[in-house]
Amino acid sequence: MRHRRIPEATVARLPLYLQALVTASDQGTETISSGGLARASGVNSAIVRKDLSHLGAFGTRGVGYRVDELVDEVSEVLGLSQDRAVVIVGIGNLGRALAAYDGFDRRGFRIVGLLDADRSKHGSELEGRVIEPVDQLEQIVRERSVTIAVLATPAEHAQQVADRLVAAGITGLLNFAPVHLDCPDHVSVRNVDLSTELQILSFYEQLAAAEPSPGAASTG
Amino acid sequence: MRHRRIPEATVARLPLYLQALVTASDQGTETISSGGLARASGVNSAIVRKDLSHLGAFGTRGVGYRVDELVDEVSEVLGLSQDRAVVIVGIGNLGRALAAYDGFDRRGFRIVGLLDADRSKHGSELEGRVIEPVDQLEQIVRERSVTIAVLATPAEHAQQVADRLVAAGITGLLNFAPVHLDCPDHVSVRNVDLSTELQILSFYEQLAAAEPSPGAASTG
DNA sequence: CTTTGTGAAATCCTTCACAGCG
DNA sequence: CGCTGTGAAGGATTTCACAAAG
Repeated sequence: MRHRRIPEATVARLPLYLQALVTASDQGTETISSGGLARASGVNSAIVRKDLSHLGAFGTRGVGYRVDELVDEVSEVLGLSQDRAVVIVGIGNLGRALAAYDGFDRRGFRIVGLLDADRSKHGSELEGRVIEPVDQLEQIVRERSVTIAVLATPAEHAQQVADRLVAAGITGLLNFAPVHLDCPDHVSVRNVDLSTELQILSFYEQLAAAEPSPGAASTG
Repeated sequence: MRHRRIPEATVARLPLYLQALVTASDQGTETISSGGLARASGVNSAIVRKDLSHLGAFGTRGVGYRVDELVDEVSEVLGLSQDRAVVIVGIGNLGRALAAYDGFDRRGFRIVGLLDADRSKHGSELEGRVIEPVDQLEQIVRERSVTIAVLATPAEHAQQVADRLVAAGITGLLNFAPVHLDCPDHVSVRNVDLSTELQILSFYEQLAAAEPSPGAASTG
């Protein structure tokens, strides 16, 4: 079943598989079965097989999948072979933590700009990069071929910054501000909201106070 | 259709509605239609109506929903009326940012402990709280009635810390470490992983390089 | 005339179960 | 034998569309 139209649910799981696969590879494991990968990723083994069949990865019956081969295959499908220029807008507590996060480079995401509206922050260094004025957003996005932006501004400015980013040509947006962003269809938006997650946990806590075991897991 | 068995997908959207509702309330809006709430939350209006019908909230036909009433109703269902004690384990860059995040208190999540394994951090202050040794995890969880833990440790320690938290009685876990945590069914786990989100964005970027508009949105 | 609440249809996702290959 | 790959069944979620209420 080679090729395209990979279901959204599958796409959301590929990064989890990749994590497990890289770990397995680091430990010297050469092959892994759908059951093994399933256990390591917290899903059902039939799902693993179906997901992998969507990308045409062929395992060996009676054996499993070659770890290295799968790492390559999944990376390829996720587009991790080419590297992508990323800007972070909003260098508060969270923005600072994100700038320091080493998971960016490790998978081909190159941070090429740290922008903030606060004049007093301009010019100061962070992780070897200078903080630049958000006024220059458009030039920076164009000149540095930025395709993905991380939004860590206060909620009240998020939409207008998003509009400018989109107008400047960004097509992927990772939004940490606790607001819904209205963006054109050609832009992919992923939202990460602490307070949303806590509230979901709260709901299941509340349930457990009466009934037996629920449980919940989410997009990483 | 009063009461229980609220679908998981609905639960995941309630915090979004709440956000939109609080914003509307702050602006003095008294009633809101399913369409209005849908636009503000980025979903379809039929979904809003079905979701709200699950919690038995009654709107007024021809008018919509009373904003204040809905805020109360949704908060109640999410269990936000009682406040919950939270610990953050792992006070690195991310942990520090989380400790400073003001969204915790605003909805009844009280941070009652900041724990780290690094001896040199113990005793230092952060946001008015002292950083304590992770060795005391069990006592802290029990004595301060902690039910939710935020895990911001390095990936390699996450599972063992999770095991200890669970053993100590935690039932909700917000995991920022990029690993799958194996926890008993009675514990709810939500994963937040930057690198996963970036990879999902990367996939859709890659698609757009050939075809027309996809798009993706996620649990906040 | 507007907007809710909801059955019924459509779509998407997961799980089962097994044929068939190595 | 063990394990993949996949049709078919089973669930869950979303969307449609409309009757009924204010």
